[in-house]
Amino acid sequence: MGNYCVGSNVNVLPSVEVSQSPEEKFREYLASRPRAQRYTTQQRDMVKYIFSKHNHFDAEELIDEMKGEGFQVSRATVYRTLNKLVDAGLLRRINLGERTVFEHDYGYSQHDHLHCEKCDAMIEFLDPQIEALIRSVCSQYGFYFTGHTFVVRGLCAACNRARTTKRRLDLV
Amino acid sequence: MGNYCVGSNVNVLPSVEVSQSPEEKFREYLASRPRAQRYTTQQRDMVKYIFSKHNHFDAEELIDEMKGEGFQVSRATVYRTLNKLVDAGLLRRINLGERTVFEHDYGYSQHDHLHCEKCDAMIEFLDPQIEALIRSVCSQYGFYFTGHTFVVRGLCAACNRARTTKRRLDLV
DNA sequence: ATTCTTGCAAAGCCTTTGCAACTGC
DNA sequence: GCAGTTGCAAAGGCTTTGCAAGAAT
Repeated sequence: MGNYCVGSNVNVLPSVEVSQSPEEKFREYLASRPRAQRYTTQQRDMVKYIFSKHNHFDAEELIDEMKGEGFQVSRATVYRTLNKLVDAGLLRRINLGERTVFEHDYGYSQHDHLHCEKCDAMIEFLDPQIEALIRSVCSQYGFYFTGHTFVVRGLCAACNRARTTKRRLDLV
Repeated sequence: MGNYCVGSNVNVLPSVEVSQSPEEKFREYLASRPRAQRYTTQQRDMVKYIFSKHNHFDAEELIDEMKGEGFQVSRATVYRTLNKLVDAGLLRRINLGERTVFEHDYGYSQHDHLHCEKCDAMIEFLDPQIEALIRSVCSQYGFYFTGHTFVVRGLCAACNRARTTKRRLDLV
């Protein structure tokens, strides 16, 4: 069947070729649980919907959008399924302090974020030094490393331009 | 009066010499507000208490501990004061996903954290490369940088030892 | 048929807020 | 005495959960 390459991707970073679709990967996860869990319509809709886009979203946004597109989703089930998807390694949870957002984990390269505090944009970036840095620090402290969160806060180029322009005008 | 060096410090990283005590710095902040704010008994107690220790704490812990030591504190005021302390640059807020903790910002060096997900320990580390790395990424994206969060998750040396030992025993 | 999932509404957790009494300046 | 602070209890977000009805295998 060949490899599956995740969704239409408007983002800058490279997708990673993976041998299973997100749906397949999720089914496998469900089947592998101590007591097999079931793959339901609502879960299938969510996986398809989430992996058809490539953006950062929070639970409430997802609920609104999916309802807007005619899907039948309930708040409780969305929260339950998002937790499973994180657990299954399909999604990653990013804590922004104000909001908690999700992004694709499966089929997408490791990366970190610049978060604009004005317009809420998330710019993904890749820096090969970070992993080496983490490894080095962890070995120094005998720390067994399982993951990391690295978010740089500030203003994206557009918002910063707006701000400095406004400031100049204020001075006139 | 000479310089003030912040509290008894059980931590590894160097304190930074600062010319004002946390209390003085906070008063200055309060006075500098658009409409001058007041320095009250409860706020004074909190600042003294917080800067007499050097640990990571959340709001509820602080309330319990201070009550335990006979201070009169109310939940609402603690939350209000913590916000002011963050705003004043005395404390930094760290979002751990599960918990939000605070640590000294004023009088203490910039650093990042290893967070043990088992015992909740926070190990502070200093890496001189991180700032350069942030600057370089930001300039690449025209991003105006105001702060960052970098938390490495995993198991501290002790918890990891416990885990691997247990595993070995399980195999017997 | 059995066992898991769903959906609702209720509860939980952490944090903020409205308001009357109080207090710092 | 004025303006800001406190404390209570209530409300606010977001997320989880108990339970009866429904769906997947």
